[in-house]
Amino acid sequence: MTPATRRRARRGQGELLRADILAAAEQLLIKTGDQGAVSIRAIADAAGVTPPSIYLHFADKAELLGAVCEARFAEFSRYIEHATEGIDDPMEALWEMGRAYVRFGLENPEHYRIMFMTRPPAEGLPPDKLPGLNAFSHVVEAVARCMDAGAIAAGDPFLVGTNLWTAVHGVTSLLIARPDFPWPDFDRLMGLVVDVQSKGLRP
Amino acid sequence: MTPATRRRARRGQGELLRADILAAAEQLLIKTGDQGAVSIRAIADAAGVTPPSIYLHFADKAELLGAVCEARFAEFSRYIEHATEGIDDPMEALWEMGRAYVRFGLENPEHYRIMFMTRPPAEGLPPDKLPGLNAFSHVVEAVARCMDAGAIAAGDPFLVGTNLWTAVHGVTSLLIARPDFPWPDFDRLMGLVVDVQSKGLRP
DNA sequence: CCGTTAACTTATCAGCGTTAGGTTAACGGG
DNA sequence: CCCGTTAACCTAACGCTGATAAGTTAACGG
Repeated sequence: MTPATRRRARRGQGELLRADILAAAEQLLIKTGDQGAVSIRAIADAAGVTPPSIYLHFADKAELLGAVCEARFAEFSRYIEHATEGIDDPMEALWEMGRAYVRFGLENPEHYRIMFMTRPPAEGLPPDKLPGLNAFSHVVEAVARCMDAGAIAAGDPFLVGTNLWTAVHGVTSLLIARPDFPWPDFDRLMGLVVDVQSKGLRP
Repeated sequence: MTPATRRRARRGQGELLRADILAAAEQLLIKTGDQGAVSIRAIADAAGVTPPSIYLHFADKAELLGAVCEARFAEFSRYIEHATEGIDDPMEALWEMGRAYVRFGLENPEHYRIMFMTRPPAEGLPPDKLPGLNAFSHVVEAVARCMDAGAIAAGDPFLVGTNLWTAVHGVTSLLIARPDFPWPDFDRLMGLVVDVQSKGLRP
């Protein structure tokens, strides 16, 4: 981790602090597992710096959390891609993506919260630059492959992809937000969700 | 609404303030549409009282918001029940419940946020007293009726009900949390979601 | 009319995000 | 080697938040 006390960076190396702040914020979020505990002051402390220094690199807290998410979205995208490696059957690949999606959310609940369960940290940015849209395009492509293979009824891959997104997000976010609910066995539930989508999307 | 300045309640009528506080909090949440704007001070102001008075009736802010939600859950339950009134076909009734669920969420996004998208305001309470469990039991019963009618494959109504819940919640919560996403036409999406569930759950 | 006490207030605390303005140390040039 | 420049960072503070301790006021029974 970042040392508790920092030495002033060399001239021209001011950007180093930015990386340290991001790392500190990420670590704090993972360790405490509570978004409320990730305060500007706590982040500054963990980075061995005073609170105002953070504003040299981020306009406000929302932008900072947005930047943390951006990195997380990249990992999310890689995680999902990796889950389908070596799977030839397009339908099998699609379900594996779905399972990977849910798994990622449950393994990183506080990150998932920021990514998909709160209002976007940075609002009103160009719709083609939305974080996570990259990962989503993988889903749409996977859907298109399934359509080509005749495993899914022909139609709008984007629409079907959005439907699949809402399905996996529904499971993930409810499990995170309502842990006290008397949930049925996870594998049974996930199996049913996949099964319903599978049957429901068939030609 | 509550008057801006309150007269001290009669002896033994202290509970009157509790209702006024709840009403003020609810109104504030609806009017501003922003949970962050609903502060203890703002609520106290709207109720014509000073902030510490709130703590005579609620242990902390979480308990207050929890109480606001409880009332909202009751309305939610009524809203969904009302949507299926006069519909005989059990399958049709089930989909109407689903549509009502999503509609309620989109019409009351900030309430929906507190109800289903944040950690429960009051955590760790007995699993059979979870708010909203009443509304959920209606879904389970509706599923059971569909199974009896042979419209849905026989199985565990609770499991299927949970699956349906995740499905409608997925659409609702993502629409609320990610309004900037290039969403397909709402009716087309909702139609596909219902269609997939319908086909996927058939015997 | 008066004591009791429920109902409510004043004053204050620690912590939050954020800003204005000052300080310090790294470096190029003389 | 020292000096001015300026990037990098800090000190002090503001107005806000949720929350608490301790004081005040007004309703009521006797």
